[in-house]
Amino acid sequence: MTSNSSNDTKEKILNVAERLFAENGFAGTSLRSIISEAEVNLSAVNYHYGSKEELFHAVVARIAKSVVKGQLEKLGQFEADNNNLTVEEILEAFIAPPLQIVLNSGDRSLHCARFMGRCRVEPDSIREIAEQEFRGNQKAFLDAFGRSLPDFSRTELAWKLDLAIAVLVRTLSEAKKPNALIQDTSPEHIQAVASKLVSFLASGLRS
Amino acid sequence: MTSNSSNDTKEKILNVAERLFAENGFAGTSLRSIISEAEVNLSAVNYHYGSKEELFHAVVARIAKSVVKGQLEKLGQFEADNNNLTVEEILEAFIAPPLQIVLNSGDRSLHCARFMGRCRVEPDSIREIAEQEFRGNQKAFLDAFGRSLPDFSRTELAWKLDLAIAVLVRTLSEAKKPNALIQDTSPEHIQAVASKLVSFLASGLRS
DNA sequence: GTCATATTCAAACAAACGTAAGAACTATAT
DNA sequence: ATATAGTTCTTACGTTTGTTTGAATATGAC
Repeated sequence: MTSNSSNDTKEKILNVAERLFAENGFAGTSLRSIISEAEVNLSAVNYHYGSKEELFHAVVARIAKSVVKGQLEKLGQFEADNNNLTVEEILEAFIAPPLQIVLNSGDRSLHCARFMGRCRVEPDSIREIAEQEFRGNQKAFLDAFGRSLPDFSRTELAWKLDLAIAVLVRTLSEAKKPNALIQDTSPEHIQAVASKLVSFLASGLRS
Repeated sequence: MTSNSSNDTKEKILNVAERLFAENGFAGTSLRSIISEAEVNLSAVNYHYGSKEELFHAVVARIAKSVVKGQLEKLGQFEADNNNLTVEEILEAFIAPPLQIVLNSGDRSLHCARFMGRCRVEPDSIREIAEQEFRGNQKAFLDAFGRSLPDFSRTELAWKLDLAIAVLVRTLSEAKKPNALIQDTSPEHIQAVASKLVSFLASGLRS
């Protein structure tokens, strides 16, 4: 079930789709460009995924599942150790997992990173597919920020969290470009990046 | 030359294109959807603008010109008053003009705002058109930050400025949505938003 | 080997795309 | 009124799009 030829083509499609969707967006990517790079037949997409939109959904789901899981686990970990979390700890739980997951994706890491950026800026109909998969972390982290910064309204925390995500996603999207913060994917570098982002955002959250 | 019927259709096209490009991106927007909403003939696009890409360029140019001009003027103003600018002043010069220009665009303000967000995430070939028009502010502001924060490398200031733009652009894109920072376009509200963004970013820039 | 099932393939579908050509119409100037 | 230039319209070209169909091939069970 994990290494027969059908799974090869199914996964090849998923990987190429991830890269092309990341580079050109949903509308800018044709199924023919995907199957051409994946070296599979055109019908394979509809056979394995049903439609272009469901293919997109599959790409989102693969990334979102592990990212959200990683974030919630890390948050839970911090909360188990200590009842009153600092803003820095919450940010760390939010930022470090996606950075590490993206890092550990090997060849896919860059496309994976940029795909996350794409998701937030697709037209509403497509974006909704993505937001739905990523939404699982929203409430928990807003609650955590609310406990840590009780003087701010829920609305203010919401837009601040949204801007924090914008910063995280932009950092991922620009990875390895000139002047970008992320320049390689070694664990030490990624940890340093996480720290810099936490510092960059922490005082903003408190402001 | 400013109010005959041909300029009406030319401008109607530009306005509708701005909105649809903002909502659906370059690839996701068809000329036929533009001319349909603008209630003009299909050929009018190629007659007045030459091609879809040049139409996009025209939309970019209209916004970018005034935004960059506003930013550079405000920066120059601050520098005339005072040789050693604070990070807050530089940020104010960077952030306030686009907010005010977008505010003063009347009906177009929201689409205008979201279009700016689109520009940064289009595929490279399209994005290049936009970056070229907006790039005019980059050097001046990097220099300003360099003087104000001499301990940071040019590279570090570059990605911090990039993240600041990400925050600004996200704020504009999300305007008037639930929980967004921008909730109306009154001058007082916009000034308050600018202040909040400056505070949010200032300590990050220094971190 | 035989059958059923799963997967790939070539071919075609209707629809939508950007662009172009030429006729029709409008406005301006002489 | 006539000629000229500017603008709009209809029509159509050649591609490309996502999806479907049915035949061909591979895979696994008995």
